[in-house]
Amino acid sequence: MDPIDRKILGFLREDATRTYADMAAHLHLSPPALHDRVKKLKARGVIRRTTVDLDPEALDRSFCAFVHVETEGYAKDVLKDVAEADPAVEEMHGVAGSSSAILKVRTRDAAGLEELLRRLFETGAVRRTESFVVLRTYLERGISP
Amino acid sequence: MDPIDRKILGFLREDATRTYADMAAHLHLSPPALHDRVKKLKARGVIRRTTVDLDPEALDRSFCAFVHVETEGYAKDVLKDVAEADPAVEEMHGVAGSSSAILKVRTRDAAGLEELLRRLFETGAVRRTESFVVLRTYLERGISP
DNA sequence: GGTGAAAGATCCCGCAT
DNA sequence: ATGCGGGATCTTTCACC
Repeated sequence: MDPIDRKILGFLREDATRTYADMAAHLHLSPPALHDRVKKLKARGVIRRTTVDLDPEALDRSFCAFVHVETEGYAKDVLKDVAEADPAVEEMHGVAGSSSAILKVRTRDAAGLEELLRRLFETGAVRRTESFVVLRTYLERGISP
Repeated sequence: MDPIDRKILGFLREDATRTYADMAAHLHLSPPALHDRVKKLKARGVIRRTTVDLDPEALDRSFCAFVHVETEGYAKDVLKDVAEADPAVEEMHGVAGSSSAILKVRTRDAAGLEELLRRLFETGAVRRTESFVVLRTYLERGISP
């Protein structure tokens, strides 16, 4: 992981369709040398996968919220099952603090969120939830190398 | 946005390095027809960009937390400046509820989080913060088509 | 939306530093 | 161990039906 690798990761995060030849030129490297580095970064798991960023509005998921969940005892497993089964749930983190878990959720509208809350309570494992509805997203970039 | 487009988006989210020929075969389409659809999805902004998922540990960002920020009055702009300037901040959302904003943060360790909190308070715009340290991430997938 | 072909990128291998 | 040059192979991306 030298500075050149960092720059490569930066390039790929910005636009993973860039050609190796193009990036190599910017880094004063030959295309095969760059290709070699990328291959190693993938093999070492630094690069997990290449994917696409999608527009939530176009997919009918304009509504975004963070849901704090407090469970009865340790009930992460049942929580995870519900979260995983629902495509509206993008993230689930177990956290320290007053909540047991934080969910990041994207639904069509507020009714979609209520649907999810109903399913959460139906498990019997949830004591209470607190939802923070996103009014505006100011920043949403991934990890920066 | 027909069912075929949805499937294309699903394929690309899983692995954007798949060849058009491969995906086309799975969808009983010719490569150019598929290429055309992808081009249109990009032009319409449904596909925002192609990028890579990186391993936080490899980038020395093993520590993750959600920070709720309560400001003096409406101070989103100054908050955004601090958030944007700090590569540790991945997301910033203005929310309804007891907090004014939620930040998703990735740092090397707890000390890195405290650094950020110091910078936030130094703006003079922050009344209080509440940080939820992530103990374990159970789910972290992007949006699902 | 399909076909065929040209332009271009990937990604080997062998060699050198 | 890492980088370079050449070249085979495969993909993308035309123009045309």
